[in-house]
Amino acid sequence: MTGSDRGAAAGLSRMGDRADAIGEAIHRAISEQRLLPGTKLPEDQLGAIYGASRTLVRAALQALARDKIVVLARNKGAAVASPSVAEAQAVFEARRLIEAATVARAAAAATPTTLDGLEALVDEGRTALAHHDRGRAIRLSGEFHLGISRLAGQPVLHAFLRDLVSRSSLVIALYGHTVHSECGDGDHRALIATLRARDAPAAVAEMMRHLADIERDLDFKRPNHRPLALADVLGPPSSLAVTAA
Amino acid sequence: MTGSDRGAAAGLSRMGDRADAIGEAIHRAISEQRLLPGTKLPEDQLGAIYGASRTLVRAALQALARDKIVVLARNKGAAVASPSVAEAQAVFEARRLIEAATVARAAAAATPTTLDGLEALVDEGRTALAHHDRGRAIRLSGEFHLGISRLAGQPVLHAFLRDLVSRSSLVIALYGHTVHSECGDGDHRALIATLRARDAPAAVAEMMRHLADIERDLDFKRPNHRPLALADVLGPPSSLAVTAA
DNA sequence: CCCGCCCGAACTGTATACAGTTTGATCTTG
DNA sequence: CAAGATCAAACTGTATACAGTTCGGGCGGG
Repeated sequence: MTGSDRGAAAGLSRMGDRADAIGEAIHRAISEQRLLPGTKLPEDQLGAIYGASRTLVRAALQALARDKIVVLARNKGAAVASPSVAEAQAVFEARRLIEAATVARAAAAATPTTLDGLEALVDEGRTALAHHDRGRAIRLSGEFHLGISRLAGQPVLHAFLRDLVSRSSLVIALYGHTVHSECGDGDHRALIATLRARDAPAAVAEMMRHLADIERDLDFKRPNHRPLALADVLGPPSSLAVTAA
Repeated sequence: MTGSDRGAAAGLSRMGDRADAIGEAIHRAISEQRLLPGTKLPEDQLGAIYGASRTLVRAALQALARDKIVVLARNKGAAVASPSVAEAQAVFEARRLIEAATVARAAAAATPTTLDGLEALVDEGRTALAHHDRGRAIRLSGEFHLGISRLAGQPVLHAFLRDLVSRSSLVIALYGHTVHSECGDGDHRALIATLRARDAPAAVAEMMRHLADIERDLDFKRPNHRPLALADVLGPPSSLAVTAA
């Protein structure tokens, strides 16, 4: 189940860099909202989970901190980031700017084949929801947006959006009101339709509407201060866990 | 001379994190083109220069690698990045997108005081040029753009632009044709004029023209493959160097 | 009962040790 | 003389050791 290695995120986990693999695993756990904002991430425990020394865990955490999805407090260790309201709004504003550009280019560059790939992502998300795997659905929703930006053929903007999507995951975890925002696949299908029509202006409009919808579902008054999940929710994503065998 | 600690980059070097300080020093050396693309960066030597162990140097290099201004090859170490032609074009395209947004907002948000700060930056650049300190002038030119984006009050876009400006420095070092691109302060003064007039459309137009000018000065046919500078060009930026005393 | 002090457990910051890899130079051989 | 094998130096990958810091709990005094 968890092992369906989509090509999406596989690009980064360049085998050989164990620290990257650990960072990827934690990143995925955050993207799937198994690790919630505020959760403390002690180096020792992570090392035990992934069967690595603190050296590698530390490198992974520092990389995640650079992405702003983990915060590092001196002498106090790492924790999953809790974006402020201002930061949340800035993230979505940046998304509007960047995704307007990427979706427009995607409309020009898309082929039936690549669009089928996007559609498959949406289908997969629907399946995940049917299986009550909400975390996976959330992550796939993000990968849909990244898929579009990949079509745009602008690696720099794609990398930026990657950051923004990850951070959006935290924002939704903190301020998400209903489950509607990340789960309804109607918006995504409508977006694909505009891309199939190669109608760039319509695609941009649809994307802006979609992002506004997500943002509208946020409730900045009542942040979800859930009690913090334990760290042993990790491990499943890859076969990295210390196999005692 | 080098000690004029402008508020510009000081925000990052949060004292206490020695690795950040080292990264900052290397980053500055690259921004000032004292370290040219392709230069090898051995951990031991850097450690000796900054009086730190490989642990800290390594952390710094990994951070710089995330910013794409250093490349890390497994078992082969770090080197100053040499952006490809495609990457160079992508960087400038991203700059056009982001700086159009930031300069427009800056035009709305600028006050006479903040604009004086920008002007001071331009003046400082001119002074640096007069003192034949080309590296410093180049870095200040980048900080001018960052100053505008700071006015925009969008921290996310500002952070992105920070990346792009650093990478632009490498692009110019590799493909820069004349010295014109980064040094003529006329464009920057014209930009400030549009900001003073609070004329957002004119500011955007001026910025686009300016970026196009810089890009036009690049010669992608003849990359400057200078023979690689030695690493002991480092040290001056801060008092980090191992004071043998 | 409450407040402040002290101490120990848990954790991070950094250096260092050791193992594995790359690379280029030297030596050998056809 | 050229081409390939061999080996040593240089460097990176990772673990571990130790020092310093934070934080919460127990204890004594008011």
